[in-house]
Amino acid sequence: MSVRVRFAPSPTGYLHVGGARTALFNWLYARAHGGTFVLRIEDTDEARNTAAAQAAIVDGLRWLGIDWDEGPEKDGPHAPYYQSQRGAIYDAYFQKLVEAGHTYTEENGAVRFRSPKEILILPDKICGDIKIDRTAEPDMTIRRPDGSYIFHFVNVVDDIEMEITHVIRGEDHIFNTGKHIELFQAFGVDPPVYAHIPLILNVDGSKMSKRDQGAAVGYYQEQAFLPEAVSNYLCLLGWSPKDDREILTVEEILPLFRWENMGHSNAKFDLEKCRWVNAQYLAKLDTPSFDHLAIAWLLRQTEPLPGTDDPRLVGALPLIRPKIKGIPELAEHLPMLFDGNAPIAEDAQSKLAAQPDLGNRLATLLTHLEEAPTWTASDLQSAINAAAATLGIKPGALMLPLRVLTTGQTHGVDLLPALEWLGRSEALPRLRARAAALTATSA
RNA sequence: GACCCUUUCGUCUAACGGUUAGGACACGUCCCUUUCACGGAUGUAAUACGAGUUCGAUUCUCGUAGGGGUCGCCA
Repeated sequence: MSVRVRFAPSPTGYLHVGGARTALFNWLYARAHGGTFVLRIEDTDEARNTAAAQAAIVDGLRWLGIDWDEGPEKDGPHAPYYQSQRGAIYDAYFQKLVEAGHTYTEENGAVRFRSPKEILILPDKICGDIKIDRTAEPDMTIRRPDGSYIFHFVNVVDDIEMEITHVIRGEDHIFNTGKHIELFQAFGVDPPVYAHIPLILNVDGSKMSKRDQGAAVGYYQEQAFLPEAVSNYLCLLGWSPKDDREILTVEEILPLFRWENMGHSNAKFDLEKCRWVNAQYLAKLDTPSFDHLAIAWLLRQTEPLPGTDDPRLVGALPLIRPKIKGIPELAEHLPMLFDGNAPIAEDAQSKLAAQPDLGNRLATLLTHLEEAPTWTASDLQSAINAAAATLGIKPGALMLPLRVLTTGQTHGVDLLPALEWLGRSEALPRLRARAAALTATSA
C-alpha cells in the first residue's frame, strides 16, 4: 500500500511556521516514499474562516516549494478537498454510526459519540507507545444542533475516505488521536500510522503566536528570504541528518528523512539562525536571481528607497551584495549611494573633526582626484596615493575622509568601486559639497 | 489539578554503554582590511537532580524537579 499523507489546515489565520513545518514533514515523508501528499482545507467553522487566510496558506506552501498531489486547484480522486463541500459524505458516515448505535442525542440536538471508554495504546512512530486512558473521558460531540459536524468526526471521515496511511501532526494532537482511534474502530477501519512531532516554541519557551516576529511564513516572503533557506531551517527543528551538516538540499534530506532521525523534544525558534541559513543560500545565488530578488523587494516597499527607479540600480547591487546578509539591508546602503545630499552622519562628523589639518587634507585630496586621468578605481587610488604623498601621510588616512565625502557615512560598500560606479560627473560635486560643509562646520 | 510528551552549551543539535562530550547560531578575542561585512584562527559555555543496573552511564531503569502539551457543541 503506497503512502498517503495530508496537511489539513484550518483557514482561520496566517500560515504559521509550526504549521508550515508540519506540512513540510508530511511532504518530505511522501516524497521520500514515493507517496501522495494531499492538501485538505478544514473549513467547517464558517464563522472563523477567511478567504485571505486560505490564500495565505496556499500561497505560503507554494512559496516554500511544498506542492500537493491532490487538493485545492488541483483536485484528484477524492475531491472536493474542502470540508465545507463534503456534507453529503459526512451525512452518510454519520448514518453509519447512528445505525450501529454508537451515538446518542442530547436534549438540544447535539449528537455525541458513545465512547467505549477503554485504555488505548497509541503506537507512535516518534514517541513510542503512548497510553491514553479514555475510561473517564466524557463522550465527544460529533454533530452540533445545527447539523454541522465537529473536527474529530470530519477529520477521521476524510482520512478514511482519502485513504490516509500516515498522520504526521503536532504533539498537541496526541489526545485528539485517542478520540480519533475510537472513531476509526467504530467505522471498522484500521487507524493510520501516527507520528506526533514536537512543537516549535518561541525563544523564551512560550507558544508562538501570530504577533511574534517570524511566526508567520508571510514574514519571510516579505523580507525576501529564499524559500529553500526557510525550508532548510525548518527541517533542522525536529529533524537531524545526524552529522554536522546544516545546509542541505531537499534531495539530500529525503533519504535521511526517517523516524529515527526525528527529534523528541520541543524546539525554540531562533530567527537569528534562520537568517544565517538564509545568508548561506543568498551567497550562493547567481547574479540575475539576486538582482531579481532585490528588485522585487524594492518594488514592494511602501516608502520607496533611493535608487529604486534609477537605471544605475543594477550596477549598484553587486557593490552592496557582499556587504549584506539579507535583502532588507539594502535599506541601509541605497541611501548613501544614491542620495548625494544625504547629511553627514554625526559619528562621521566627530571622527573627521578629530583629524588634524582636515581642511588642507580635503582640499589636496580633491585637487588630486580632479586631476585623475580616468575615473576608475585604479586611477582614483593613484590620485589618493599622490595626495597622501603631497601631505606626507599614509594613503589609508585619506580613506575615511573620502568615504564620508562620498556617502556621509563611516561605513559602507567598498569605496573605490563605489566612486567608479558613481562616475566623475556625479561624484565630484558630491565630494566638493560635503567637503565645503565639513570645513565650514569645523572652522 | 489530572493525564501525556519531553530534558546534552543561552539556542538548534551530534555522540555502538568506554570520546579531551563534537558541530552550528549567538557572544568574546586575534588576524585579514580604507570602513562595514565576508573569511581564517581562537575562547567562554552543556549531559537538570537523586537512586539503581554495570568493571564503566549523556546513553538502560525508577523517582524527583523543570519545560511543553491536552483536558470544547475550536481546529
